[in-house]
Amino acid sequence: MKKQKISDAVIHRLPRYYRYLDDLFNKGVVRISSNSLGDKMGITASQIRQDLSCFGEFGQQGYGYNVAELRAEIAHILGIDLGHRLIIVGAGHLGHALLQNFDFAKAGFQVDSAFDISPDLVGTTIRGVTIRSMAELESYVELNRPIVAVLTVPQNVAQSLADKLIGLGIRGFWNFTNVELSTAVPDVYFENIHFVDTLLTLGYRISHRG
Amino acid sequence: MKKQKISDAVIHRLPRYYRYLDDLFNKGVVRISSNSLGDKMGITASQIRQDLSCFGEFGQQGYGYNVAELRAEIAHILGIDLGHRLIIVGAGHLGHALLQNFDFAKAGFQVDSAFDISPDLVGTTIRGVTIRSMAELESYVELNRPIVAVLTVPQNVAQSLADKLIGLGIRGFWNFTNVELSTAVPDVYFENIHFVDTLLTLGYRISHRG
DNA sequence: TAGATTGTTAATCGATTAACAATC
DNA sequence: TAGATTGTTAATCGATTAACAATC
Repeated sequence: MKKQKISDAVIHRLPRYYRYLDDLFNKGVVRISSNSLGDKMGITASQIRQDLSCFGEFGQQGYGYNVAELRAEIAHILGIDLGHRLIIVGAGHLGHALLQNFDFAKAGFQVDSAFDISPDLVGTTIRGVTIRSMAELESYVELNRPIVAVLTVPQNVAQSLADKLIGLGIRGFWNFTNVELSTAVPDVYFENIHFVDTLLTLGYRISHRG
Repeated sequence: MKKQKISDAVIHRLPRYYRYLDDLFNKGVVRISSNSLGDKMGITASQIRQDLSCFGEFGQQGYGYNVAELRAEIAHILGIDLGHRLIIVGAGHLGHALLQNFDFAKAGFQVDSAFDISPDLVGTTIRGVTIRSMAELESYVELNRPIVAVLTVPQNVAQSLADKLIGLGIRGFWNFTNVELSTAVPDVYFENIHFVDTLLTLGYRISHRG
């Protein structure tokens, strides 16, 4: 195992490795070689071995990888076993859909609470999570110290809200607002989800097909 | 302008260019140089000029780029002006949220219809789009020939539904089911949206932070 | 005109793939 | 043991950045 900086390209492939290994694990597959995993995923065996070598030695010559073990190793690398606490800010259609359907626990996150301005929503409970008023946001975060915030609020309040939350200790944003957030504060991470970008990419391919 | 294959890296940057140019356009900015656009976007001026040169010559020496013009050129490259027709299959929480909030027109798509199995939803109308029964899907697609389908259905029916839709002429899938779809049919494109991947990436960064 | 900035070619950098000795 | 497959080093490929002549 070489000591090195892990490239973004590698980091972005890790969740996909995890998904495939989790799937194999659930199907009861015990072992897999880099070759057959590569075939399944449409990438080279070389790339898989190279990627994994950034983090350790997880395989065995002549055998390959134990699925359960490699799955657990990657889960560990991704921090899935850490149970980071998270809040959802904005419980409109999208926030509600995430709360209702998304398996946060499977990604290693625990949903502490959700917040919305609408009086109709405040006080209601979805899958065991009670929606609180935005007025309670600051004191709640100060007291409970969640580390990640899911932002499903209107665009115009996104950056100011993010700045406020960073001040209160939030260090990661799963940002669905279609605004690219930024900060001067170090060690704060943003995952900006731009739905429209993926649809535009699809539009490009459809337009230039064949 | 060199004649060449456009790399995936370039294609994936186009929507982001479009977003920034659209923003500048809406703010009334008339001209911009590759240098200042690069500063805003956090990339090099070289990369912008190199990327654009794949598609044509859109600037002017000593001046830079006319914002309105470059925005329109990129919109054209992305096919935003083509008004592709699209259907939404599955009108549960996520499908409903998209129908309610997402600006399909701005991405160059026109929502023809939506489909769901739930009798409670069938017949209701959201933003002018009537939700039809899944039983009508096949005949509807045959008759109206939409080109793209948004999939917001349960995982277990995703691939079989995709196969059926491909047979009916659908050529692009905006796939939210967390299953990686595939097909042997040529010139069919998938944009697989894996929410969980981006959250796992965030989890990785939070776990390994400075 | 002089300064600014393009489009493109050349240089660099990093990521992917291939090869292979080590070894289970 | 012999065959299979790893982890790692070396070779290749492609993408990014730098440089600069052309020119508005």
